[in-house]
Amino acid sequence: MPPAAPSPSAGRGRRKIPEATVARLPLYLRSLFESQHAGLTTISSERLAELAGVNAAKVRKDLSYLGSYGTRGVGYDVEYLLFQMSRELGLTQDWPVAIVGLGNLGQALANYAGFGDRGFPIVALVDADRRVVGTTVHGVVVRHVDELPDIAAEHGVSIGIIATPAGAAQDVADRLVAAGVSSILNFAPTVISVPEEVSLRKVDLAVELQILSFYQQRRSGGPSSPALPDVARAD
Amino acid sequence: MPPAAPSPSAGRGRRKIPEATVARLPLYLRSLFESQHAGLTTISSERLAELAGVNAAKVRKDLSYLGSYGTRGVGYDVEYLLFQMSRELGLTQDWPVAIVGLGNLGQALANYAGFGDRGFPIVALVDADRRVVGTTVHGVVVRHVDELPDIAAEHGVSIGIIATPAGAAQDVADRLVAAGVSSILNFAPTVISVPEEVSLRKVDLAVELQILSFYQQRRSGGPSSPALPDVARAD
DNA sequence: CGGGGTTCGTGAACACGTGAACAAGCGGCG
DNA sequence: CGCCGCTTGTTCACGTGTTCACGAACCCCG
Repeated sequence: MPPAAPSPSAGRGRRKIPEATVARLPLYLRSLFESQHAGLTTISSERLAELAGVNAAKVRKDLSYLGSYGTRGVGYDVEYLLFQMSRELGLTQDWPVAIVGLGNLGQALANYAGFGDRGFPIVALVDADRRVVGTTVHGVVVRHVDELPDIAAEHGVSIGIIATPAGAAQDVADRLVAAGVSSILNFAPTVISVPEEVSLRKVDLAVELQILSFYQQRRSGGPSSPALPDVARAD
Repeated sequence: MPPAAPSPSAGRGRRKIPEATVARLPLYLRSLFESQHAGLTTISSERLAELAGVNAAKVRKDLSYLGSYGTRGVGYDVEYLLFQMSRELGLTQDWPVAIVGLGNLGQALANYAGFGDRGFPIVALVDADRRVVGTTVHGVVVRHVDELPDIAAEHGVSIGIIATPAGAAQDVADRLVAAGVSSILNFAPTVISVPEEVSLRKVDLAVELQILSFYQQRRSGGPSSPALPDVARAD
């Protein structure tokens, strides 16, 4: 397959943006908003890097994937860059969200106002427990998971958030996919699989804690170090 | 590769395990527990890979960092591997956790029983709001953030979870570090910085949603493309 | 209008992570 | 007791991501 050099910098022929870059764009976006609120009209890659907690060269390279929106000797125009980046991230439109599972976490997420700096309205809450179905959380009535296809079609749900116990997660994911949802954010502590054309991201509290545990434990002398009374944990 | 290298598997030597591998160890651990509960005594890299949702070669390579705990032609002994991995991850001891900020999310986290498959007891809850201080959540009395140094010392807090609004996060992080906490998990939607010797991980809901938004939006035709039904996406 | 200082954009080197392939080693069977 | 099939552990090639370094472009000032 000859690369055919598909118009690398044409305005329309979108370049492919590396995953790592995509994951940083929201950080830049947030930093730009803060800068805007602080009254700045332009910002250098160095300053933006500082705000986003990354390297300045990385910022420039990341932003260059979006296009040449900077001005040499000056920096980036905050408002213009905000606009371009919002557009690229798809934040110029709303993406309706459905939350499945209204336990502790699900309710907390439902109550989390200003969801993702707006743009992600929670249009549906779903649970499998008949005792929860019918109650109202954050102004939205909880419906039964069996109704997912109707609900998804009705509200044009784009993103599904799974906040169920681990055991139910795969089933819920399958139902979401079947209902036409093409982006899933999984909070359940288990691995789930979805078709290739569906985006899947996960947030796993237990995993995060265990990763921290690993490094913490390395600092205090490596595994199987008997019973060091955690005193004298100098640095 | 001379095995006589610097005591590669001595209790102290400790090879350096790549970050990407460390992040997967908890997944393997969970899969091993499931296999154990299902009654298996041995497991192949292939099966483990399937359960953890990764490549089999990757599993073998990851596990080889821990040591040669497999048996060729057979697989890995589930129980032994569980033990070794728990030890390496520091799960043979408890790591006391303090949660700072008891809004929606903080309360949900505090109520999240079986925290990280246990091993992470919540020993302290902290907030800056005097109206919240003194209340009880999940059996623990909320104390004021000013008391952090005492609380941390008293309970030997190892891990601090930040669940405050963005504006307070950096200040809280500084306080945690000053109180001797050396691992931090940040849920606040902002970038915070800590000294090099402190481990920091973040969970950012808004960022996750925006990443999903990016790919969702690419699928539906790319930025600012007016209403192009973008046929033929033959990448 | 030209020089100097500043900052972007990018090419190239480097580090890191991934995946395929294969030899080494183990258990089981005849 | 030796062969055969299976699975690990490791090597190697590749791709992705990061960082440095530097030319190009721009603004400001004299």
